[in-house]
Amino acid sequence: MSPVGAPPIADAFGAIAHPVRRTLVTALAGGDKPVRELAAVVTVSRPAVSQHLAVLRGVGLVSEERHGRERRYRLHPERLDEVRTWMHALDRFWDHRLDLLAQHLEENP
Amino acid sequence: MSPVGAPPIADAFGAIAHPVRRTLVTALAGGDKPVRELAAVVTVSRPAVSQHLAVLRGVGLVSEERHGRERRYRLHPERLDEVRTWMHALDRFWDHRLDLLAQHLEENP
DNA sequence: TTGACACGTTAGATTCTCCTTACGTATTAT
DNA sequence: ATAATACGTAAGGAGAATCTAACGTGTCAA
Repeated sequence: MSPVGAPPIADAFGAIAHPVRRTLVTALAGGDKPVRELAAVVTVSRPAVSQHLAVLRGVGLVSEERHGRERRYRLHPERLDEVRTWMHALDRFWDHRLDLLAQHLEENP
Repeated sequence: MSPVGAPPIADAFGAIAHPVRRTLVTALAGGDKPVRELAAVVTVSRPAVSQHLAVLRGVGLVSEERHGRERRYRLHPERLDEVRTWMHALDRFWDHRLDLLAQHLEENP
């Protein structure tokens, strides 16, 4: 009655799920760049790059700034804190488990 | 001529892109658990959980171990190093940019 | 003014995700 | 032996992602 499809990309996790978008993010980490330059480091067409950039902009990972007939894109790495925070929380859980294991081994010869 | 669709989930990035799978991973960080218990912390049906677990298993993030009629799932957090490594590489790029900025400001009054 | 350039957007095709509802199999309980 | 439990898998469908090609808009150059 109400089957469901794939969810739209709504956060940083979804944004970095695609290898092309990761490449774009990595390139932008080295400095702001126009689309022409970004398209050069990737194997897909330029319109595809524009679409990927739109996804990244949708989740706030990049912003655009017009410069003449170019549009320079800028990375906002703080938007990846969402991912960092989740991974750190996992680490805390994991460390706690290791503590429990050590404690268990200490009490059992 | 050769239009393309969405790419299949092939790595840890794709695996953690779905909120339900993140919840499952978080739950498993607290210890190995059978599917019944995992399905309890999520809003989708139990078969859907099985399918999500299959995705996680496909990228090596979890493994299964038969225990009677249960199947306990175990997390392998080292498979998230792929993500960690990428984020750290980003940080290095970013730090380098900050260094360049500081240097520039020092040389220009 | 005309042409080249940089970029976004639309249209259309294809493929994957992701859900629920059946169904099948193995194991435990009665 | 029979029933109940735990789980996976197949079938089917809605929806989203992702690509290329074509087109439109604004900017610089000659």
